[in-house]
Amino acid sequence: MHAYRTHTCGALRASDAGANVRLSGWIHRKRDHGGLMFVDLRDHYGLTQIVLSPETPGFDLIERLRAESVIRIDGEVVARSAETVNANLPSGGIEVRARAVAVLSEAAELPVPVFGEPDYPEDMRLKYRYLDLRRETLHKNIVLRSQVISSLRRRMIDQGFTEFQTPILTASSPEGARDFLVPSRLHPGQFYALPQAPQQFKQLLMVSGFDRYFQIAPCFRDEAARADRSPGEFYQLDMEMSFVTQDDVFAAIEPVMQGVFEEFANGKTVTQAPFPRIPFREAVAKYGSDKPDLRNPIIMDDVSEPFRGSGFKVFAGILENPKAAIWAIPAPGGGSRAFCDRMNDWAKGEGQPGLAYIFWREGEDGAAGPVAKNIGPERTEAIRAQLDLKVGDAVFFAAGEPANFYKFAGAARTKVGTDLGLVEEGQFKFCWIVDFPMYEWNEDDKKVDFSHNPFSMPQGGLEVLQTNDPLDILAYQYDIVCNGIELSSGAIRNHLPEIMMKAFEIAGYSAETVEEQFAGMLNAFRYGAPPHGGIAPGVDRIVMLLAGTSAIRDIIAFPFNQQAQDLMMNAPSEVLDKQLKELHIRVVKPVKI
RNA sequence: GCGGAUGUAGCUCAGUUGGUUAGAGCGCCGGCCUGUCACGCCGGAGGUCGCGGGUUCGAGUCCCGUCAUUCGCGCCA
Repeated sequence: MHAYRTHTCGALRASDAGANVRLSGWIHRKRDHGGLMFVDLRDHYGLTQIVLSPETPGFDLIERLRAESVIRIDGEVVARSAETVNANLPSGGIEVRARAVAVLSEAAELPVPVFGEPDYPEDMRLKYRYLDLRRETLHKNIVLRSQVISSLRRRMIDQGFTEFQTPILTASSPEGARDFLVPSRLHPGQFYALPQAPQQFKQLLMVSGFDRYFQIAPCFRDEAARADRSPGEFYQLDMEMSFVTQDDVFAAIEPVMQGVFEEFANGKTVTQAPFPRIPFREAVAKYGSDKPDLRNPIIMDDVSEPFRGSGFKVFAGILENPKAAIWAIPAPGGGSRAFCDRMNDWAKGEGQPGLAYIFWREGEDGAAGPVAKNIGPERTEAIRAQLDLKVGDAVFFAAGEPANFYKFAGAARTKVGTDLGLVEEGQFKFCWIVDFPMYEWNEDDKKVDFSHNPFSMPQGGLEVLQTNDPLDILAYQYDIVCNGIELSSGAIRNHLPEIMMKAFEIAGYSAETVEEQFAGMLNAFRYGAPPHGGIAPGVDRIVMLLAGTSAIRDIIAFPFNQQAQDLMMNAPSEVLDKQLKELHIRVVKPVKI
């Protein structure tokens, strides 16, 4: 007989009755009746009930063990009588009558319980992560993560992509986030950087002629955490393709996304490819966001005209600024004083002066609310007709320069949709956001910046860069969004040095700087580079969506806390002076005042 | 870096207007219990109320500071 087990704790069924088996696992739960004891034995695969009587050798041994101790049981599989079957347990039709037991590892008193799924503090969960990971939900999420990654990999390979590894120790890049640096022992004063993404490497692989690259790529960024964003490190399904247009990239990744979501959707519906494409400017105007949650049916609209020169002096005054506009956020079913007041209070909590509204309620001729009275029935009716609103509905207004208020308008749209229960659950709704602007105005530095990826190809190429207002230039730059979560950015890359130099020049980079900082890639492009493009969907966010959680730590086995510390391994930590000396490093700690 | 929330037993939490010796459930320890599956019953141990200061006759409760955790903003090409 095997040293530890003939079956797992999830394997036995009524058809195994009579078999002599050996099981090993954790004591999940113990019900000690004195003259009879039940033990729920747990392993990765499930639970099996063990029955021990005082005559069983080792009965008293098990009796004094705490939960989570590890034991081995030899015994006979017995079908349960009809009254004692446990329908909640896959193995509930049987139990194992123990004949012999062995204690493999005794558990000390637990700092946190494993049984049940109560919330307990994050620092405890992280410090005792191995206990937390035994709990059913988290355990399942980590398994799901593995299955999702495996499915992504299979789907990419099936489409003819080749998996590569790219360096973890690489060069610091001046773009984007803060780098994690690794000091060089052999080169005093010099540092490697951990890659923020394998961006340049994957483009170089295209120049090398590999045609279709992918990698489940670790990425490192020294930036602050969010609930849905791990500090430090995360994974992307990084991919790149040669001789492609934007349409080709979409056609390659859509079936992967649709497929993996359908595989693990658990009954939720998934947008069928091709996914809707929404130009960036349209997304901002309709949804107040470049990552709209399309489960929310509310679509905003511009209602500047009915307010122009109206009796509502605040808005009429705002509209004298030619850049200003009034946007409407329709609220179907929100037509009550209570709801409109609640939204108004919420807006004040968001730092807004308030939230103007009109609503239409039963048994009342015309609209209610101070705005309707100020602008009069004709303009009110024009707004109602434009937005196709009915009795029982409301509409909220955001006013000013759209660049300044669109995020607030988007938040109001989300709030209205959520509070009125309009968001359709049970769905994964995908869309592409396309036609991102190449550049944006940086008000702090009074200069033009790249708005997204400096390596993306401007729509219209060199000619457009030379002639157009930079702020009007669009890029072959796209995001894929699911349920309001940005899964990834991607782009058709700029593979022509001449255009790249011009693009960087517009953002204020000298030719020397570009030559120096992107030497590897720029040189490569001078020896025959294929047009190419790609995308890199975030694996962690995909798993979060599929696991139905909004917390990044629920889908990572050993995550950092919000301060980017590993409380279990004590990382980061100080190192020996000897190590610092070898690395030619001296630590200068910040002075505390 | 900034703002909000939270901090009471090993864990989850209650604790009234500032008023006697700070409670409950789970867990833990001891005892009883032959059909439980959140087993049940009896008993017990366990507290720097995050920390420091202040107001007060009196502070878990009010005030100030600070630390920790967390959520958000900035940040994340």
